[in-house]
Amino acid sequence: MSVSEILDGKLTGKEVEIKGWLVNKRSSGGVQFLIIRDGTGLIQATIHKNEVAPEIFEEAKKLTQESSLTIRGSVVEDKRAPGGYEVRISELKIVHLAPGDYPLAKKEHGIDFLLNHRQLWIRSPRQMAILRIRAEVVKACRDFLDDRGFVLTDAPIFTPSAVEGTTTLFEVPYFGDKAYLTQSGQLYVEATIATFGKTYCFGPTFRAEKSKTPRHLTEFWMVEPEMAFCGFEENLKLQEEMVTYIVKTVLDKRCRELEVLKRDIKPLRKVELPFERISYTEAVEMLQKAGFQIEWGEDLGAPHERYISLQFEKPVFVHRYPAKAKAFYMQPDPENPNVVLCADLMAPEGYGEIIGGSQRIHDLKLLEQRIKEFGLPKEAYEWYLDLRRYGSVPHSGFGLGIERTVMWICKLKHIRETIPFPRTITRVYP
RNA sequence: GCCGCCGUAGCUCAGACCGGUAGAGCGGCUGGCUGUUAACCAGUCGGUCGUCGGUUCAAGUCCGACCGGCGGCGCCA
Repeated sequence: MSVSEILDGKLTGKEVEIKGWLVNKRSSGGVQFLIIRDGTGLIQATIHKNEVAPEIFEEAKKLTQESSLTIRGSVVEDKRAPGGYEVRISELKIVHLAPGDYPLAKKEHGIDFLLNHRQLWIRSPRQMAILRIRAEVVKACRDFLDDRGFVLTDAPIFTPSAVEGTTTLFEVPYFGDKAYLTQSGQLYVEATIATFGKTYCFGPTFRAEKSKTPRHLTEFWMVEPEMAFCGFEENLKLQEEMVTYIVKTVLDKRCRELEVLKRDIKPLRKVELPFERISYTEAVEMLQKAGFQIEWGEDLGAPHERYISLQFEKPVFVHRYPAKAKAFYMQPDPENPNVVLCADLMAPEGYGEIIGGSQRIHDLKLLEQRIKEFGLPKEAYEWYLDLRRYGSVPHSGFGLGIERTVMWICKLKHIRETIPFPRTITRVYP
């Protein structure tokens, strides 16, 4: 029996047993009000002095915030109770009596304090809601891809070299040698598509960049689908279908959590196919008209992304960036070799990039040339070049940042709340 | 890496401009209250003012360095 079933009205009038933690206790002398969390929701439980054995009433008096307990009682509908339902306690057992110095007060805290107590902070209703939505987003990604015949082929965390250069990687000792924490599983799913056709990896990725912004973590999760015999347009189509599916799933299954977050869901309801599309060149013109100092050839910065994102009600693809601003493996546009067949998907409401994707170079000679142009060590990429030697095919893929997606769907001001234990440039504890 | 802001009670902050030995609310604890909604009421405990150095008769307050954190930019998902 769970609190969520009580709140859904399924157990009204029934006897229930709830196992959980004491969120808060109020008393009016003869009546004690216990707010209990069981992992599925919060419920008020009441104890009346003249309705229970004196020792139960006294036991309840001892309860401190976050003590764990088991209660039995009957469920009644009562407008005075938060959530509209409450449990009238007949039996109560303290599982563990916490000391009366729970660090998190019921009032406000600073972010530094909260992050230092993340292990307790995640018990709060708001954090519960965010983490539940995160779990739903992850499940939606996997269901979507699994249902379309993608095979999960996870990429290694320890890697011998960078995907796009070595400066941003965490270096770790590896039995007298050096290894790096992965920055992306993309190169590896480019290999597994020759095994299964359509594959994806899903796992943590690491960036040692000293990015100090509300949208960066040093450790974050990406889902990276890759498709053989797939061109640029087909790739975009999969992306917009997947993002639409994710948003619809969360709206469908996690509306209670969105309510806890006071998330206005009207903008989310507008996420429908097809998404908007503008070229990089059009984006630059749009920005210049709006007064931004930007020249063709420069990559888009955070204020640029924010502006573009705010011009559309739906997610928008910005495609065909200058080749020099993007990664070495991206396929040049046959109609204009100065740009590559890539697209970043900008979430609306000012959130900016949540997906980066592209068609990959499948021609061996061109790829070798690009590795040279980018000053990358060819030896490290020999295995990757093999994929162009033995049965190379046009192929495309993308990476969707889980935390950025959750941040947008929950409309959060900072990405650090989207993951149970965030790792940022200033924080590896707890 | 760059620019800006902040470190005072367990927490959130005031006191700093104008130097004279520290205050509130919340939390904790004790007591009261038979329907509370971050309950309320009364009482009570609680501080080497981030660290080091300097100026001064006197520094939480002025000056310098350092440490820690936050916000924005850059880089990126």
